Amino acid sequence: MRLTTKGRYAVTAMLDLAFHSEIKPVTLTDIAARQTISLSYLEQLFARLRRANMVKGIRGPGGGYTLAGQAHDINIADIIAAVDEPLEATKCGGEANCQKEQACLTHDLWMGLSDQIRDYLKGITLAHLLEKHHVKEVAKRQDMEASQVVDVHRHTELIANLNELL
Amino acid sequence: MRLTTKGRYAVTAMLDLAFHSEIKPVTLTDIAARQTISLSYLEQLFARLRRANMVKGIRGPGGGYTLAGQAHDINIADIIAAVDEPLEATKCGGEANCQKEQACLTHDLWMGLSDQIRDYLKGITLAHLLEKHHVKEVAKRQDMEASQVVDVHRHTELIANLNELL
DNA sequence: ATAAATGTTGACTATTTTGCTAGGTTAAGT
DNA sequence: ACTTAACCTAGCAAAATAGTCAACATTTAT
Repeated sequence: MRLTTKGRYAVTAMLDLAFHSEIKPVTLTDIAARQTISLSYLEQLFARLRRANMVKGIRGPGGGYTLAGQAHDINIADIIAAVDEPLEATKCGGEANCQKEQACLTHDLWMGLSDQIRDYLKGITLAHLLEKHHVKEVAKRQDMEASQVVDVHRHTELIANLNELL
Repeated sequence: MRLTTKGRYAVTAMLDLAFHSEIKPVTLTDIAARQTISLSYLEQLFARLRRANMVKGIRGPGGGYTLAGQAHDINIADIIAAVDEPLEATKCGGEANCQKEQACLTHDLWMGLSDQIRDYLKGITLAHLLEKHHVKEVAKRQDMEASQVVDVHRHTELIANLNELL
């Protein structure tokens, strides 16, 4: 699981889409304007997202994009995986003929970390983020200090996983 | 918190160092050979790690690198942060004059995710990983005692053990 | 003192990724 | 027909990534 600006753009755009596409399709031009991402870069990202069956494109006037499924069925890990290059497979592929014992072991350890992060992001959906979004909007409207409603539950879950690991 | 191959290289190298530098300093040449990373690239990474005060360089014959502190004091998040470029600050900086409401909100959401991942990695130290390393080594030794035949089956068994640990 | 081993630095190259521009074609609504 | 917007292709500049090479500084063994 890689975490780069590209993934962030994709998540941001999907979030924008989830937020605005309930009534009618949203054009990439709109998203580009709102999120300050170039139209053509968005087109690239959405080409991948469409191929990954995460969004639906509707042509013609009044067209645009909508989510392919429900917001609570679309998780962050999948969005990032859709736009990222497929990461290099294991060098030794877990084969028995691997000579680099140390390399393989440390590699496995890293993959373990990576998997944990992916599982974590798999548990967070667009719906979750929209919820936070909503809470924050309300909080802002009420001129309240931005409350840290950040998924405390998930966080403690992570810590629990960690403790198990140790 | 960015997650790229660069960070993985750094963590891998630090893990190798933690594992081999208890008796005497470890040369980058050794790490390069064991972990299949180019020597000069390692030099770049270790220059940053040294500036971040995570490793100590010892010159002259018999020299090399050792950890600057204890393995249980060095966490994964810090290693990655040491070699990564400082990620771009918030575009609007949370200022009141920000016009792009949506952009800022989604940005905050992403930063929230990023922070959670960083906190997670901050909780994992080299010592933690070494422990797992050790467990696996032991498992392997026991495996070899049980049978001289090293085949793919046994290897996958080892992987299964690791997954259990995770 | 000398030489070997090793760290340190800087400049340099190649490749990949990133983000974007420009130009089209195709499908659908008016 | 005309417009709108998805969809596609090619290319490009900047940055990050990964690695190379050469020169130099420092420490220690001989």
